[in-house]
Order: sequence, then C-alpha cells, then structure tokens
Amino acid sequence: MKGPSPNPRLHEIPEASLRRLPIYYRFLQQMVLNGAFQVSCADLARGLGLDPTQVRKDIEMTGIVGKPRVGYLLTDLVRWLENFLGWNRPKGAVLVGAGSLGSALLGYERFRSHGMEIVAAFDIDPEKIGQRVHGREVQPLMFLPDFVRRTHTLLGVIATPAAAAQPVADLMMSGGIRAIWNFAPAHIQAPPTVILQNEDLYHSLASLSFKLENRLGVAPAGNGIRYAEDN
Amino acid sequence: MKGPSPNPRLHEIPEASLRRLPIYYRFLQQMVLNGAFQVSCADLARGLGLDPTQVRKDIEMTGIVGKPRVGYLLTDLVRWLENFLGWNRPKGAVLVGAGSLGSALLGYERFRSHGMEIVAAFDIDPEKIGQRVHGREVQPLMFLPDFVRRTHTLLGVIATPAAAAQPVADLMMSGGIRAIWNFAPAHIQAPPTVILQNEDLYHSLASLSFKLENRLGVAPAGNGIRYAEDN
DNA sequence: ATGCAATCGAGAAGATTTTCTCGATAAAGT
DNA sequence: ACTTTATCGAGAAAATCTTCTCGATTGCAT
Repeated sequence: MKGPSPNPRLHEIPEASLRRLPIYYRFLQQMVLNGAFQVSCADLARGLGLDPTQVRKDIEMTGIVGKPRVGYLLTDLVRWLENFLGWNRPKGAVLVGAGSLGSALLGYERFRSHGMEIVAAFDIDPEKIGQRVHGREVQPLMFLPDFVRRTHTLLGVIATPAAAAQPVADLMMSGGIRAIWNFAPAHIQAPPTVILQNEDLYHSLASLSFKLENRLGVAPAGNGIRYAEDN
Repeated sequence: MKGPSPNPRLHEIPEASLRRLPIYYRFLQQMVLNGAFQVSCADLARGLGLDPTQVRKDIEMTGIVGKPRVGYLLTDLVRWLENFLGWNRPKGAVLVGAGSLGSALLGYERFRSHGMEIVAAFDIDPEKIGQRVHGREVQPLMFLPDFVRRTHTLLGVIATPAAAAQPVADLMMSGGIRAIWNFAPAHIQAPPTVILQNEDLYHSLASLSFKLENRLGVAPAGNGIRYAEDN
C-alpha cells in the first residue's frame, strides 16, 4: 500500500457499496484479533455469506490494489478503509434532543473511532438544560447557531420529536451545518447542498412488518448462505 | 376501495418502494389533519420533493386503484397503506438488551400503531433483571425461548452489545422467532427462513462521513427539489 | 354537449447495481 | 523450471430500479 489517498472517481461509488464497507471493516478487525495476516475477498465473502464478486467490486471501488493469489495485507486493508471512510479523521457534531434516544446516542463511545464526535448537546426543554448527559452539558437550543458558527461544526444530529425536526434542521443550517443525521420520524426539507440522512425506524419497521406477514425470509437469488437485509 | 386484501404479486415489491411507503403514509396523515379530502400522487410528490412517477409506481404497487383526474380518497389510501404494511395488525415482539438503546426502544409508544408491540424485555445482567422499564419488567434472558414458544412471538429485537448479538439471535430462533430486528453493530448469521434486518448505525455513519468529506450533497439527477437519502 | 386539463395506469427506455465470465498474475506443489 | 490453483481486475451480461412517454379516463369550464 502506498499513499493514503482515497482518490478514485469519487462520485461513482454506489451508496450500496458504501454501506457494505463497515461490514467488511468489522469482519476484518475480528480477523486481526484472531491473528490473521492477510485476507482475500473470498474470505470475506465466505465469512459474511455474501457474493464474492460483490465483495471484490466493493473493495476494488475504494482503490486499493491487491495481489493475485493472496489478497490484501490485513492491516493495510483495515487502515485503507478507515482512511477511505474518513474514520481516522473525527468530525465534530452537535446533537439536538436530549431525550432517551439522544442520551443513548451521546453514550455511543465508538462514534469517535468512526469519524464522528458529538461535541455538544442542545435541547429546548428547561428541565433538561444544564443537565449533564454522558459528560456533556445540555445547552439551550438557541445557542446552537452561534456554537456551530464558532466551532465550524459541519455535522448535526437530530433526535427530537417529529414536530421539531424541521425547525431544528433550519436552525442548524442557519449556523452552517452541512450534513444532517435525522433520527426524528419526519421528512426534512433542505437544499441539495446539504447532505441529509434519515434514520427513520418506521421505514425499517414497514419493511420488516410487511415481510413478516408475507413470509419473505427469502434470499437474494443464487448462492447459499447470505442473510441480512442490511438496513 | 373494496377488499382489505393486500394481494398483489407479493414477491415483486421492491425493497426501495416498501421503505418509501411510510414517508407517504406520514404525509397523508398530515393532510388528513389539514382537512384534505383527496390526494393525487402529484400532490405527494410535490409535498415531499420526490419524482411523481416514482410515487405513482410505489402506490400502484400496493394494488390500490385511483381515479383519473382525482387521485385517491385520502382516508381510503391511509387505511389501505396501514393494511398493506400490516400496521393495523400489531405483532408481538420481544426485546433483548435493556441498556440505553433498549430502554429508548421500549419507550417508543408509536411502534404499536406501526405493527409492532414489544411485549417483553430480557437481559442477562442481574442488575437490570427485575427492573421495570416503561412498564415492562426485565426478565432473565434464559426465560426467553420458553416465553417465545408459549406466546408464539415471531419478532425479536436485539439491542445488546455486539458480542452478544449472535448468541441472542440463536436463542431467539431456538424459541421460534421468525424475524429479527438487529440494532447491535454485528453481523448475524441466520438461515434464510428468518427475516433479518440490521439497523446498524455505523453503516449510515460510513455513508454520511464519506459524503461529508467528499461534499456529495448532490441530488439524484433531474428535477429540482428532492432531498433525503432515505435510510 | 363539447373541449380542456389533470391524473392514473402501463409499457418502454434509461440508469444503476449485481452477477457472470475470463484473462493475467503470483504463490505453492511437482 | 513447469504446472496447478487461487486470486485480482475488468469487461459483459443480467437483474433491478427509476424515469420517460403516452393512451385512457374523469371532472371542470365553457
């Protein structure tokens, strides 16, 4: 492995591939713990029950080059993925909504090693303001735009009730937030310059509920193993 | 609208469409509150910033038939979707892991009106066993298989640390669980007869982190508005 | 009544994603 | 050294999903 340059034709990485990389990443870390030294796409595919070609395409997409008959050096690949995904460059984030979900998110230590660090929490509820949640003091929502501006924070996490989602998003954007991770069950409008990702549990529940009633355990065609419908 | 029969060629509903239906559903409910009476796919598309044809295809997929020049009767469509997704037939679920995420999930009142009711919570931690969380007493994990068998529960929710995910899944399946909603950041192996859905935050974080670093706010081609990258 | 405009429904075309196939390469065995 | 085998890389084919296009139908305005 040479440069730490996650270069390739950036725009052309399928969302689907992007979302599979963490699966590989986790499996690779496990292999490291098990003392392995190198790894092939076939190993990954076997271990995870996925199609080998798909794994190869995904890995290939990140621009790393492997050696025939061998695969990749394990530690190289792990570091390559970390770098490709930006997980070795934590980005600060603000969170709004210190309810049960928000608190749970504030407790996720491992976000930091996955590219995100929640540096401040905000709420509009006077009861919650001033409380400390997992080491961060909950601040009044109105301080948010200024905080974001001062700290050049780019990432915002919304963990409010549905009704608050849009106003909160607007407030975030007014301060300069460029990417929003929305856990509220609401549809947010934002200009296309802002990256918006919805983590709406009801979407998943729809799929799950439907499949359960219609017994669509199924597997994606062909092979044998596979399994998860990832997110 | 006639029969409450969510019939159509079941297998052939794209996952992507399925996951958009809740978005429509929510928007429709809002319209009901606003006193609207009927709705067209174009209305939905406009209101949500989506492609009108896509909305039409999605709705069509559920088998409801509309009237040209009018669209659909609002209440009919809402009920049709509820029925199609199975949201008017709550299915019992067991949850394992009464940590902060598990507790948050136990507090989601609205799951019940979206097809799922968490009827029992389990944990392996003696500290947690016996505690009441949002009205349910946390039971010892070992009681799970029997509970599942007795109550014919089909749905299991995993909110444990990663390491516990696979053993818990196995325990669930041993009791007869047919669908697993996995919130642990771990890859679960299960036979294809079991419906498995991963809600792995790190997958989303990968996508989000990558896009933020590469400024891919972008919009899916064409039109103007649009916005969310839905889950 | 008649024409016009909005909408559904459905097929066709286009884009995207997954899977298949094969040549090139490097390691291991003979 | 030579053959065999596992693997990567990449192009082709297939499947899936999205977008375009158009005819049919219905309500509204004239």
